[in-house]
Amino acid sequence: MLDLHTMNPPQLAAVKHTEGPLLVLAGAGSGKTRVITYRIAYLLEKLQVPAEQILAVTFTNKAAREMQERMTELVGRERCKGVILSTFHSLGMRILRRDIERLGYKRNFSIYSTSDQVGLIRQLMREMDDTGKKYDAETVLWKISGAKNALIPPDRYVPRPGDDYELLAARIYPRYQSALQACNAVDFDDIIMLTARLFQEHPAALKHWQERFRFIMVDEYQDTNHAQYLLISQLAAHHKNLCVVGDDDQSIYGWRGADVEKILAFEHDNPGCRVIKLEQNYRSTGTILSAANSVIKNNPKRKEKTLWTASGPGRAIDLVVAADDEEEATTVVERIQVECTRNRMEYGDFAILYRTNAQSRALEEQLRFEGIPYVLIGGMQFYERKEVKDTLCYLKAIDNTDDEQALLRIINFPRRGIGEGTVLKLNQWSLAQGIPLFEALKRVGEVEDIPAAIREKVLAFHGLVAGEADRFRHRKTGLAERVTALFKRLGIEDELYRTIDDRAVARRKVENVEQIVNSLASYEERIPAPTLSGFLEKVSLMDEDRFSGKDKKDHGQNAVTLMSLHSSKGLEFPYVFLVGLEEEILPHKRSIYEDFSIDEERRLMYVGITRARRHLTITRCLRRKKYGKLEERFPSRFLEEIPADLLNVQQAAAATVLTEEETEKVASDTFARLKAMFGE
DNA sequence: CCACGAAGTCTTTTT
DNA sequence: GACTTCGTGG
Repeated sequence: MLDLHTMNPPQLAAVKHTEGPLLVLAGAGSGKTRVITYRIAYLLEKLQVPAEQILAVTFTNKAAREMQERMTELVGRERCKGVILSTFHSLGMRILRRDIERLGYKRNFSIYSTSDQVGLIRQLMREMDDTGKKYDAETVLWKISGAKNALIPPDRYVPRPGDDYELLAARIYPRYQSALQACNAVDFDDIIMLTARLFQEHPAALKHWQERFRFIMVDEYQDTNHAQYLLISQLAAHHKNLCVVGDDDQSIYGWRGADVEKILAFEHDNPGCRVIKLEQNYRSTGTILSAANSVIKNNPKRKEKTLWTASGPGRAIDLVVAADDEEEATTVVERIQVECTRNRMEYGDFAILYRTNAQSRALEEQLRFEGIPYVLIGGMQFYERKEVKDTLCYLKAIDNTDDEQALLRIINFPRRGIGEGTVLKLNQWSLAQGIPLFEALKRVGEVEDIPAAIREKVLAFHGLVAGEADRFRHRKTGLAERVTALFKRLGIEDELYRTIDDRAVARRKVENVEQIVNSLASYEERIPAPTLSGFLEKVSLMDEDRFSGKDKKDHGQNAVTLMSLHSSKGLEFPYVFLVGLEEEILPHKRSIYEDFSIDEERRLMYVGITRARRHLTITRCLRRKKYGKLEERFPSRFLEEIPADLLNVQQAAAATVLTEEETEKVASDTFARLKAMFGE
């Protein structure tokens, strides 16, 4: 049963204010997620609101998952069934899946990943080809993405006169957008932009969702960009029961077009809006909180908040200075073991947070070396691997034969003798004829300058994909089985062993390919009406944990969590290690020399500090390996912003002093773990 | 067309 | 250091 007595007065007010707009300004650790989940529970249980009328939106999958868990805990699985709790992008997909045909796309549209986007832009740049200088496709993509986030359509993009990239983007953007549509594909930004456009152009579609969602909540509202803002405003315009929760001090997605102004202007934009501030912190010790406050107060332009806690000061913050990144990793891992032993903590109580994903490597190695279980969040290394992308592209091409990027990736994988020259000719011909690439493959006989032998191969490839596409269209069950058979027929495994000389590496890659089939099988088991499109959508949105089935085991209490500061937002851990507190890492190089966004870096630091409940350890190195060689490093400017009396500074070598007994215990635990892992 | 090796490039952060 | 892109020779 829902117990509201555990809430403080402002929290309770936020839970009970269900009618009309509500802005909750919630400092770090003030029970923001709790307010949202209790609010949902209150709507369900006290007000008897049907579950499907409730919508809660978050930014990351991680946050969505966390909230789902907490909600389930609170009201039970049955009760909250039907509540839509998703990221902006899954929400957009849900809406587009129903109505995208109104925008001129086919129902089986694909989602283009960043690498597909870059590939397409490169292709377009090559086709235009009148630029003597070589431009970076990613920068062009960046500009286009910025425009999409601001809801600027291709024909209304206005470049800044002096900016070469914006001038280029102005020419590419329209072509890019029509190329995407020709491929029957949307990119990540389109998912939001097209949804907003759908609502603008098709009032009936908007009406359907407006009426359905009587209560809408948005978490981390400070990270909303213009497109997301408009999307939510449109959805909420009918019932006007919109509750947004956020903290301007935790705005860390400015680089992605997030606009803090949105939260600051919310009150003004929504007449009759109620504002509630949550200022009591329930998460951290007094020491951690003062450190966080001292750091963030160096930012100009912020809404003054007075966070306070009723708990005591707790332990001092450790600042460990390591000789290099290897020693940093060893020390962190050692200390995790010590804390586990001394305070009877579990591995799941620890998180290691860093600014860039690349920093995870040394830490991973060390954890593996010691046999400590860990989960690496984000980084999304798996789906970025070449063999994974190649094989997934088979599924993508079969699912949507208009998907040119997918076709191009697999046309010669495994090697079938269709080289670059042939592909170029096919591409040009399809362009000249104004027909899709896939059709050009079938009509390869009409293309000049292609030897007969190769024409045969192209035809065979077309037949293969067309045949599979047909089979998958008609068969809705046994997807994984079919895919296994297909991969076998293609000889993917053999190809990997043949082209990679290092046996172990090849083996790993084969396993990765198998892993894809496994996730497909697991997806098929869990989802009521599984489709190839559905699977690919989940993969594209990195929504994997929802169906991988391994979350209970690894995710749970016994693994150390490794993740970037960005993905850590909204989470908390008893023990937090904040590593790499050096100039050019935090704050990041780019923000120092290029973007002037030191404030955002400071907010990132603030987010990191406030993840910790009981104890925080900060580390930095004197030297760090970069591009393979050691480089001298300097302490982060943010370290000076923490009052010295909160810090306990140590050299790494001396940081862990154990009693003899403890040393022995740690050693024997490690031994036991390794034995369990590798057998005798 | 493809295999191999050399040279060049890169590392924010997420969906 | 890892990964892509480029150039050479079969």
